[in-house]
Amino acid sequence: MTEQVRVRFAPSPTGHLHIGGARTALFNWLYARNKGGRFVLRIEDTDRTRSTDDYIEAIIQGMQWLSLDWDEGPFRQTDRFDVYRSYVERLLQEGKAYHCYCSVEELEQRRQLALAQGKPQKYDGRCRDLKEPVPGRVPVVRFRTPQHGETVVDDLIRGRVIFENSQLDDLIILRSDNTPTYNFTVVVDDVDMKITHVIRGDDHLNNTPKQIHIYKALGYETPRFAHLPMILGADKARLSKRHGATSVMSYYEMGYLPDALVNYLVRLGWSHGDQEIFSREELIRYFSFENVGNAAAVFNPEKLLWVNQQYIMAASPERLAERVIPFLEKEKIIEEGKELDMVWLGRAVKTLQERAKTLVELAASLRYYISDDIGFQEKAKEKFLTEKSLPLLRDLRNSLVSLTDFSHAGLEPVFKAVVEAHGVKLGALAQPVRVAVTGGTESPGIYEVLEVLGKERTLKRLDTAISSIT
RNA sequence: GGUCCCAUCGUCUAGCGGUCUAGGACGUGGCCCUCUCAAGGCUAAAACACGGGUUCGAUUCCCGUUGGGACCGCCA
Repeated sequence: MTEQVRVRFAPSPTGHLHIGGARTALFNWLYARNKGGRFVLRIEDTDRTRSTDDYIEAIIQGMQWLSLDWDEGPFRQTDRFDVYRSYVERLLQEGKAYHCYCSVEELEQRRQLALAQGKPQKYDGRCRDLKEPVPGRVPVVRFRTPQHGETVVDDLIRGRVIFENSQLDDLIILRSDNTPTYNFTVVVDDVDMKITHVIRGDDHLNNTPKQIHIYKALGYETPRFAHLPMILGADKARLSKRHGATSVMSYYEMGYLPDALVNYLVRLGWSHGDQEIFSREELIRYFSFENVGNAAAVFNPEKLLWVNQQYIMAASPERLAERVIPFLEKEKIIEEGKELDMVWLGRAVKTLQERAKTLVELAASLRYYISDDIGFQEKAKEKFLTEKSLPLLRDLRNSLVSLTDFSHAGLEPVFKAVVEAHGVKLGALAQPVRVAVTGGTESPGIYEVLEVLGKERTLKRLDTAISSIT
């Protein structure tokens, strides 16, 4: 009987859900689903000055968009302050923690001095064995970190990482305003919530030995740790705002599909042979820490774009049609809330989906199908709506009038006949028609476009084009 | 500065001692297909950071150098 896997994603609501956080959440989620375990969402909002409810909402929205569903929570640490304080009290009584009366300014001063002298920046432990309170000072509580021996982190991804205890300092676990700090709450919560695997970013590896000592002081077993490699920007520095979009929801706005983002993110650090595109089911089935790499990965927007295109091409036209609606509204191609023939829109999308890398592009390319006010591109008109193409267009128009089967199959022979009669190649007719009906020189196959447009609108546009020449 | 982590094409990666004249993908160039644009097919250029070991044999194991990164907060 193996214990049930319990993992958690523990963001602090001091910003939106960003790419790095999403990747961490994803790997936790994947591991939980792979093991049939539980995924807990915990909001680490102990920093009351920077945490906001809006960001909690934003993080939840981001996770929902990515379909990373959690089984328990969201729990908020601010709801649990009493729990933390009772644990602090316990450590205090057992002599495993102590009051420190050093002021923020003093600490900062010593840090600067240590930096200038090239010494390790570490709390010097001067309040460790204080017998009496210092009058006029409100103390913090520090954890008494063992100063001898070593601490081993047995990491699922890194392997054995050994830290000298003498390098670790006595961290503050309770602030002077009586609120607990991260390194303490994270341990208490992971214990209380029975977390079996702590999966988080590499940036926490150095915190891990400190936390292990807290587990021990509290008398609990440590969970398993798995530290994921970081995601870097193109300049190899930690991904941040200056690398462009880092908020997950900004990818929604740019027209990315959530499954595509997930697929791209999972390949940053994880692999399964040469496979690039995975369904959720495959991801869950294949996921393992054995295939997680150690090296940090550079976020590459171009590949993400390609992955997105793969998902758009593979998506069902009906589903895409629904997803593109908000973008059509945003681009003012349709009025907000206006009813649209979704079956027809699906057919239109089908002709365009292998040409769009994002929903934004898809929406833009849908314009000439939906709006009759197309307007000819200057260069396109100049090159293709000419005296030379006029007889072709006229002939086609006249042949089309009597055509009843306005489909690819019905249209093709008509085009062929006109082209043959004039002794020209198909392009000599197709391009002028393309400009006439779309306003530009790029579009799906001309028969597909006309079929979606329908006979009436096609003829109207041909007339407009013809009269624009003469 | 101290501690820790990392190191295969520009980027994401495969490789878990011989199968490597190092594979795939993105991007880039060329060709094909073609009514345009895409998609697709073919193709080209492109990497084991360096130096020592270990071994019959190292991209693969060990050590060092170099180079990146993270952490060192009464932030998380």
